[in-house]
Amino acid sequence: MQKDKKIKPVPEPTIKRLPVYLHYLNKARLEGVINISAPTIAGELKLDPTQVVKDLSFTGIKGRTKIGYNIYELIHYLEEYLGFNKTNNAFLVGAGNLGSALMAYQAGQSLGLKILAAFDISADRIGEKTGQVNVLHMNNFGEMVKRLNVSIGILTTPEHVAQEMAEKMIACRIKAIWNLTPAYLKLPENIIVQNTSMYSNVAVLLKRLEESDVVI
Amino acid sequence: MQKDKKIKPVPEPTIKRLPVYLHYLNKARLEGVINISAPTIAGELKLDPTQVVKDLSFTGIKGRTKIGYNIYELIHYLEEYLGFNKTNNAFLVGAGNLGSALMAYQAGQSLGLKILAAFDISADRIGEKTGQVNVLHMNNFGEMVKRLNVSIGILTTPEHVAQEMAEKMIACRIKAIWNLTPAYLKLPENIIVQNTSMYSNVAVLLKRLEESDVVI
DNA sequence: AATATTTAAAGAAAATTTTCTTTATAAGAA
DNA sequence: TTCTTATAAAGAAAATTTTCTTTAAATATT
Repeated sequence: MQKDKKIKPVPEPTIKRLPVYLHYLNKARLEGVINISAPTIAGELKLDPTQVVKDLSFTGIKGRTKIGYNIYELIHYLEEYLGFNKTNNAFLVGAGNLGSALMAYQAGQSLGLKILAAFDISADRIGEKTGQVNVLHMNNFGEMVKRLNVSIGILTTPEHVAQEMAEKMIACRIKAIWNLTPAYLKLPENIIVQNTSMYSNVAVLLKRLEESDVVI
Repeated sequence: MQKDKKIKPVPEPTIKRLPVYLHYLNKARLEGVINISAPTIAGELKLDPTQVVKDLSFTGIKGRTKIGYNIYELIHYLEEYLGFNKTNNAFLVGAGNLGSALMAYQAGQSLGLKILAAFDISADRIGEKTGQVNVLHMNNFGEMVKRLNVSIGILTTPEHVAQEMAEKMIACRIKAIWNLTPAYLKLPENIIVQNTSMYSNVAVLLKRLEESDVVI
């Protein structure tokens, strides 16, 4: 348990907002914006201006009073901080609809991840090519991980094989798994798992809708 | 600004965890579990036991010392609380890969939402049927909303038409939008928008991976 | 040049959320 | 029965995150 180092941790909510800023800034840049202030960003994204300042300060960028931030510089700092400028190679397991959606997604624009290949066990999917990405048989997974030195796996299988495939992934030295299945994965402590639960989002939506109905 | 009523608001983190409990409990139930304690749930999902107790208490359920909760009762309370037992009808706009994934998803198991129909503008998608759900032309959206009295829209279009389609949805009296595109939607205050950003999840994953690399 | 205004930055305060502590209760064991 | 133990419940404390306040700097205006 080493936690002596006083590297103040970045709040997770901040980490989640940073890509939202980045996305917005890229759009603004295309519209010709050169300098942009925190209050402007906050106004657009309906956030508190001081929160935007604080969030951005984590990337190390400095703004100028009365001018704001240089948008190119800010984008650079954000990409650098988030690691979106590095190529973070990933393999995708489960080339169904959701998997295909992700492959198509990143074909268009950098999601920070680069899906080098997809894997499946269903014969009729293997050999397909979805938006630049080849679908290979899961049998080749281990070899390909070694060959391309990939450490991130994206899990988009049906739920009932999720645990099994996750285990196969880490047996092949995958270190971090982005789990888009509803399954709760039981894996060793040292494996990083990022769960993206559709359920949770639906739950929040329904609760807010319910609240709004009550308060007429 | 009415906020005199002391209806203590349920923490959003709690709302997001509740469907995770529900999902786990349904699995446990199939394995024959009758009674289950908060520490057991916490152990399985790697959470703090008291947090589980506190979360569950929001649903109004009462547990029994030394026994825990009756699993059927607990599932019932959760479904009731989350509104997952009611049929929450929704229309989906954008029948691409991601849209199809969601349609396929809910075909299998109740996500709390029932997608009654999907809409698109691409001629070759219209008439298709993905997992029980018909794909109709967006021109019919308004009429169908009125006919089936739907108030929830799921947005899975390409980003560049997201704003436009969202506006079309609310013009047709949709009240809540689950936005799965990266677009930040500018809509009237009274519209409920739930953003599910893939970017944010990637960002958290990459940061955690980076941290783990540093601390060898 | 002087002044007013905008804004980033830093720190304090407030709000929220999680974790810890205590208490009460009921089940099982002795 | 009596004692021990597991657990929910309730409240307190701690940690985290957001919002508020103050300060300082730099630009634009007069």
